[in-house]
Amino acid sequence: MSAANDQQDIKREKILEASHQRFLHYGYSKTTMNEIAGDLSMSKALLYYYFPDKSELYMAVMRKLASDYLKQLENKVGHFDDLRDAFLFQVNTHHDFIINNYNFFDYFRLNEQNLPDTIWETVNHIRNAEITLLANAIQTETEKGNITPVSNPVEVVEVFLDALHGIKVGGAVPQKKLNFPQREQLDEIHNKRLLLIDIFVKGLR
Amino acid sequence: MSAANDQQDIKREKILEASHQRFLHYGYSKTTMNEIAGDLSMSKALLYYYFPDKSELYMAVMRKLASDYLKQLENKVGHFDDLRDAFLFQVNTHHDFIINNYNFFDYFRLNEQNLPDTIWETVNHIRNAEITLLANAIQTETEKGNITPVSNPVEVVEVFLDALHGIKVGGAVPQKKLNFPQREQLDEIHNKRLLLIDIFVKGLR
DNA sequence: AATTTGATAGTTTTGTTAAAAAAGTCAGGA
DNA sequence: TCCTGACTTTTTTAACAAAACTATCAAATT
Repeated sequence: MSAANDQQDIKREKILEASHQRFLHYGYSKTTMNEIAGDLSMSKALLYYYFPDKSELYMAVMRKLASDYLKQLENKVGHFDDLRDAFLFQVNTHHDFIINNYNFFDYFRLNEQNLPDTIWETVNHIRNAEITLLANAIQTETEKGNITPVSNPVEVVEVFLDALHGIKVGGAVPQKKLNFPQREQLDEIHNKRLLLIDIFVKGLR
Repeated sequence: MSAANDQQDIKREKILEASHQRFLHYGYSKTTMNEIAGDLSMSKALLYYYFPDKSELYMAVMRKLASDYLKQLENKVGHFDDLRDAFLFQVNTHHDFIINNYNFFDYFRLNEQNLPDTIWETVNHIRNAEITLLANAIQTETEKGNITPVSNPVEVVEVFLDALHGIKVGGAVPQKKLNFPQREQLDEIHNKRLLLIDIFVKGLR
C-alpha cells in the first residue's frame, strides 16, 4: 500500500503539473476540467477522484507555488549582511514570483469576493513568512546596534509591506483604473519599490 | 443681466448644496434627480436647465469639496517648521477630508471603471497640490541643510503618497476583501500612516 | 427673454427565462 | 483501488420584457 500511495502521489503530481500549465496560460475561469483531463488523456471523473473540486485543485497548485516561494524566503532567514539586503531580497523575490506566475492569479482578480477560505490561509502563510524574515532582520540589526530599536518590529514590517503594495504606476492619471497592475507596469513598480527601500531602511537606522 | 446671473449663481449654489446632502448621505447611485428636485421643490427639468447631467452635477459638488481641500493645502505651503510637520499636516488633512465625506465617494467605488474624464482632472489637481506641498517642504529643508539632497523630490513624494494609500487594516486575513476601507477602519489606517511618516521622514534626513 | 414645468422620449437597471456549457456525481467495469 | 461513460446539477450566457431612472422639449409662466 506504500507503493500504491506512491503511484497515487505521482498521478497527483501529474495532475498538478497539467493544471498549473492550464491555469498559468489561460487563467482559472478559462480552464475547464475537461481540458485538464484531456491534456492527461484521462477522464474528468478521475480528476474528481484525486481532488474534491476545481477550486481545491487550483488551491493545491497554489500551495505548491507558495511552498517554493516560502522555501526561498526561509533559506535566507538570518543570512543577511545588513537590513537593506534583507528588504531587497524580499522585494526581488516577490517580484520574480509575480512575474513568473502573472496569469495564474486571475482567480484573485475575477473572483475577489467569495474565494474559498483556504486561500487566505496560504496568503497569510506567505505574509507571515515575509514578516518573519524582515522582522528577524530588524531584530538582528538591532542587536548588532546598527539601527535604533523599535518598540514593535512586526508593526513596522507590516507598514512596510502595506506601503510596498500601495506602489502603483502612472502618478498622473489612473485613466482606466484596473485593480491589478498590467504586466508591463511591473518593472516600473519594482523600481519605485527599490526607492522606497532606500528611504525606509535609512529611516530605521 | 448681472443681477440675473447673480440669481442663477445663487440657485446653482442651492442645487449644489441639496445635491451634496443627498450624495453624502445616500451615495451617488441611490440618489435620483427627482429626489434632489423634490428637496428643492423644483422640477427635475429645472435641474437639467442648470446642469447638463447627473454626473456633471456630482462633479460640480466634488469640485467644490476639492476646492476647500486645496485651499487648506495651499494656505500652508512653505509654512512648516520641519519636514515631519509638513507630512503630518498632509496626512491629517487628508484623513479629515475622507472622514467628513466618506459616503460621497461611493461613485468611485461603484463606477471605478468608466467615470467621466473630468473627474480625473480634479483628482490630479488634488494629487498635484499634495505633491507640490510636500516636494516644496523637501526643497526647503534641503536648502536649510536639514536633510540629504534627493535627486528628484517629486519622485520621492510620489512614492510616499503611493505608500500611504497602500496602508490598510487587518495584517492577518483580508477575509471578505473590499476595495474600500470601512469607516471604522479609518482610524487604524491613520495611525499606521503616522508610523510610516516617522520612518519615512527619518529616512530623508 | 429668461425661467420653469408637465409630458414624454430614450436609456440603464433589474428580473425572468431558456439554452448552452461546465461542474460535479455515481453505478459499475477493470 | 483505480478508472470511465453516462448522468444530474449548477453556473454562465443571451435574449428579452418590465420598471426605474435619466434626459429632452414644446409650451406655459414670470
